[in-house]
Amino acid sequence: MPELPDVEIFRRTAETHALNQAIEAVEIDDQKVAASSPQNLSESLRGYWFTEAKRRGKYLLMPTSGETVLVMHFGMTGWLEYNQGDKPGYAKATFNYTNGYSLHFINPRKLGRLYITDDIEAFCQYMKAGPDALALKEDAFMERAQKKKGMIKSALMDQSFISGIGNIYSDEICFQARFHPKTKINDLSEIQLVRLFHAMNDVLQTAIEHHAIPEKMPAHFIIPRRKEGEYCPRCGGAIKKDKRSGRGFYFCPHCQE
DNA sequence: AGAAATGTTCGGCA
DNA sequence: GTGCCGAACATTTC
Repeated sequence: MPELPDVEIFRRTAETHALNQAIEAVEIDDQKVAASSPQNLSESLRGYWFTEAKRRGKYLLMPTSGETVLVMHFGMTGWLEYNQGDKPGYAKATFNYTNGYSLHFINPRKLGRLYITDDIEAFCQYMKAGPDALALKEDAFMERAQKKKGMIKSALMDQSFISGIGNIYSDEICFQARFHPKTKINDLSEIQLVRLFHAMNDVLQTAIEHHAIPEKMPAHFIIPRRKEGEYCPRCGGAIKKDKRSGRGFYFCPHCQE
């Protein structure tokens, strides 16, 4: 679930509901998700409030009225919930507000992490997070892409190259740009790289407009057809599945060169 | 029952 | 150093 568009939706949830009200208590229900110790998380946040909800790639960054920033990464499965009352299932951390509401970090597979930092730039550097896929301008993208080697799909998923794109959206970007995922990025002409850049932006923006819900994606997207036996929305041909480093990916062998 | 699933990291190899 | 693979992590779902 959580690639850039998903995290952007979580960011908006946090921005709408979870800013500018004091955090009364922090509950950590699973030590595993606390990359910073529970004590550190609690001490850094209790009594303060979140002032902003930012995003860089798949990281959700929540600066506080104190000296620190809470950083969330959702791993393979996770999301945010803001509610009053019962704690949702799989809530691994909960931030309780003085108004009786809570922000829950939901993470069924425990692959997500919570960090505390006092310097976002230093944190991103340490985590090797490259420029955000939606913040990157065309000329900066071109400069980076012209030095990059390997498969297009791998490049898009390389968080140090561009951050925010994962397995599902890299498939969609390749499909919309009409490149085979395994095409070498260094074989692309300048014009083709520009095409890739625009596909990347279109796909991510469109996904956000549709709240990152796969079933709600436009009819020309391949995302709702990531299944064996499905057909290409462009040519009607059979969608093919292949593997790369043990991960499945989907494409149309007819439409993608 | 077994495999695959949206992410990251690490060891090993070319 | 780069790129690629498989395995590992934990749990759910098909």
